[in-house]
Amino acid sequence: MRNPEATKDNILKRSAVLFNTNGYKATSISDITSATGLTKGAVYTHFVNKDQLEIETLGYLSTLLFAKLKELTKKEATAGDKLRSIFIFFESYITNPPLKGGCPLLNAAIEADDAHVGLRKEALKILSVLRASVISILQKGIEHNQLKSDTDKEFLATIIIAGLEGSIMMSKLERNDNDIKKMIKHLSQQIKEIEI
Amino acid sequence: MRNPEATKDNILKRSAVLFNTNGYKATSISDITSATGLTKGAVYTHFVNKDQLEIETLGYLSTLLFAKLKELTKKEATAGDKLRSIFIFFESYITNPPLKGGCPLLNAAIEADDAHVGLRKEALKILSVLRASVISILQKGIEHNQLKSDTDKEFLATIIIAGLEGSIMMSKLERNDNDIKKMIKHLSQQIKEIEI
DNA sequence: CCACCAAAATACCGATTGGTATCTAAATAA
DNA sequence: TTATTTAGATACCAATCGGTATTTTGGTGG
Repeated sequence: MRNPEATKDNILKRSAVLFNTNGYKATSISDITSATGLTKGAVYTHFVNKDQLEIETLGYLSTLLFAKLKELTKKEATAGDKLRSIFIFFESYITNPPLKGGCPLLNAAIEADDAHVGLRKEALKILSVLRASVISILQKGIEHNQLKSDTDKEFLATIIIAGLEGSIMMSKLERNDNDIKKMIKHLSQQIKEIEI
Repeated sequence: MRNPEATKDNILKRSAVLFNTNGYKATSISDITSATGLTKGAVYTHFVNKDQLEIETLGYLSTLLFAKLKELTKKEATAGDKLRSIFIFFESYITNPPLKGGCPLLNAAIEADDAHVGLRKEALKILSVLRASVISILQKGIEHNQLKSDTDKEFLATIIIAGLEGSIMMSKLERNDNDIKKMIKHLSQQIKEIEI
């Protein structure tokens, strides 16, 4: 019945929900033990301390989300469609959340300060990968003559990511999807303008 | 030497910095007493509990920021210039922060969940006022024939606020002003398109 | 000058925090 | 079967948490 790998995975899975919904600082080890049915002994055999658990949990969340994102985008043929599928994915954070608590990048980025070096570094990594993914889609879109060749990829990537994250914050606060929908409409317009 | 009003103001001022930089949950009453040089007795004569202190502090922050925003916008003559002065104001959060820790709305919105009803309500109020301010500027711009009459005010207000907040998150995380500058450039283009 | 009141200080509370030392028991290798 | 290893449970730790009861002290009205 013993399965250390499964135990660690279970801790990560439960911690992911707790950290992402209630915050990292606000979630205690006790919260995690009662959520998993395990004890502190179990938690601390798999993670040296809470900081490390936070970092690994955020890493776990990001691999999960990027896998989902990859799955969605590779189904689409053109750069425009790939980007629009990303928009839909972000909209689902509000309408039908794939993960309670909203976007892990946004949550971690706001909570991570100088006192949480590891968490901030992990958040930076996520932003970096997300940015690279968007830029890559744009680049391939240009190469395949789906997008105008003078498209400023870095610029557009920032507009897209910032717009999505900002409107997720607003929609989560307002508890409706008005803002995220408006943003997606706006971003779709931006994409349309560079599509050939 | 005794001045209760000044004492309360001092508590609010110091708490504002601590809450906004380190987070609400992460800031303890002890942090506040050592920052103010006061004792718990002093804090709890002015605030019934920590929740109330958090709420009043966020309120204090918002009045401070809206005063600054009002001062900046009323100096400008046209709607376009008023909006651009708001952009510059948000950029200053990164380049020359008027307040450590970034945007109080963003920070509070992310941290406030179902467990922090009061804080969430206060954050909602801030978003509502900010949104109304932007819409009002757009409306007056239309009335004075500075902006196209078919401008979708609510739509544009969302794009502006979400864009600014999202890019602040990114720039704070990256610790440079690349993203906020790109976003301001983008938003300025959007304004230009509706200016007559 | 004194009495009164409220502001602030002090000292304390139980509960919870992250973390650890120790013990138990389950899987594995010999 | 037995010895070894290690995942996980248990019990505990000092420190800190938010909060309160009580005391001291400073300002003010009579």
